[in-house]
Amino acid sequence: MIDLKDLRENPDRYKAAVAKKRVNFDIDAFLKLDEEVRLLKNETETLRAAQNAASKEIPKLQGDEKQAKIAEMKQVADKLKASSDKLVVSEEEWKRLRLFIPSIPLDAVPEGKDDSENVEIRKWGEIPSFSFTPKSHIELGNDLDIVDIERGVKIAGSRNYFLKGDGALLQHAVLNYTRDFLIERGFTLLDPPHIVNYEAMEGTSYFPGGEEQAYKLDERDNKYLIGTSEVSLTSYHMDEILDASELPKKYIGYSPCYRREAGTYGKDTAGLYRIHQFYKVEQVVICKNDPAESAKHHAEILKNAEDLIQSLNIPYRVVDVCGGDIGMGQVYKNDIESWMPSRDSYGETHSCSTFHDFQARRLNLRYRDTDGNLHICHTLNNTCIASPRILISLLELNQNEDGSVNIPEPLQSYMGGRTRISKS
RNA sequence: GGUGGAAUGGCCGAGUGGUUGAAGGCGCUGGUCUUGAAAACCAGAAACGGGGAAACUCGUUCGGGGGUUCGAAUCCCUCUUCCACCGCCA
Repeated sequence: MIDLKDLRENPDRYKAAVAKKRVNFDIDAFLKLDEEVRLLKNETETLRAAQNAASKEIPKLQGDEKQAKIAEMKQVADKLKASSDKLVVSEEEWKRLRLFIPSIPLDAVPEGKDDSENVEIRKWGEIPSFSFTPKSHIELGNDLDIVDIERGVKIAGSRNYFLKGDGALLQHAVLNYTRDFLIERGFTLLDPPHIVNYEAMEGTSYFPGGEEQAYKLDERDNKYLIGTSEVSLTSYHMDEILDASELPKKYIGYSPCYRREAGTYGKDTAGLYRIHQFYKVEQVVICKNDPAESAKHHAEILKNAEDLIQSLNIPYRVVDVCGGDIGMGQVYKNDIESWMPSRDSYGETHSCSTFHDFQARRLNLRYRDTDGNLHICHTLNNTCIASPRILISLLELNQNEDGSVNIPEPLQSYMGGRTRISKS
């Protein structure tokens, strides 16, 4: 959610944001409604002030005088009811609409309509060339009997899978390695709820708007499966007032993630790329309300992810996500795309977002500064590893001509010291 | 699932229809005292929104929503959450 005062003072900046993010929102119409709501509010409040004054006066009055005043106030109460009924209707729409006003992207966010116009800002690693015909992760998974997509689909429908034996072990190796990597860098591990209420989804700005992508429990529970532990971690301090001295808060979420992938029929149907359920080790930072501070942490969590995939020797590139591809709430976003030989291209594996106060304002997440004043926090998040998508790169890049796969050095201790996966 | 109890400010907690935005305590800020700190004492301070250049002013908020009333933290309905006990289950 944005600061409405800022919107009233700088409507043009928000119109520019709407244009840059390719969002469908009429700023002028909203401002008109905003004006209307404030007029109604004024009217209601004036009547209520009269009522409050009378309710101090009435107990002091006696007899006829008292009865006359009560009769008079009965009229006022009726007027107030009519006025506040009108206000409630307008205000409801006002509250609904303001959740759709996008934040203002930083100047660094490039113009562009969709992910095809994201801008590469750096590259790391050598794209490998194989002296033999490399297999895809699907073939490797089948041949080594470590990925079973067919049976996953049989029991759970499309975009589901089993990891089996060394495949499952490799996944937990890379996740646990990442977990320890971040703990080493001062993050606090949280094992979060995977099922959350509407407030957490709205507070992190997935709702309203993203309902189609989230699995919802049935009506009697009215809860949602998280698509990322960002939801749980960023909401962790919802409605709290933190002390400035506690900031920044740096958390790691280690959780499964569930996504409906509605509207992606026919896209990335093969293999482990686009699936309904995966694990993610996620970084979340809550910091002071200062763009420079946010920028510093953005660089830090981006670097953590880059350092990690460098340690796994996966070639990647970093892109500036363009206006049309960035979310409604984010003010700046980088994706890291890892090299995937079978796709003969980079595939998105990480997403690093700065929100400034957009989420924190919705979550009512504040801190008290040393001067005693309250401020709304800033929030950020970045993937550190998401699996099994990263297994595409890991399996395909480390394959040998004989069909075996080398286990990257940092993961070996997480797999009992073994150095390769081969057919048993 | 059943029965009972509860939800008040940063925290704890008093408050059962009118001057209660709310006693008291803790914590916080400033001051006195002290070489400094602690203790003690004095003083200050809720959040959110509207109007205003400002001083200031108006409104809202006692878990959420609805109702009764001229007037609700207080009475009624409803939902949510928490606690206790019982039942069931991992």
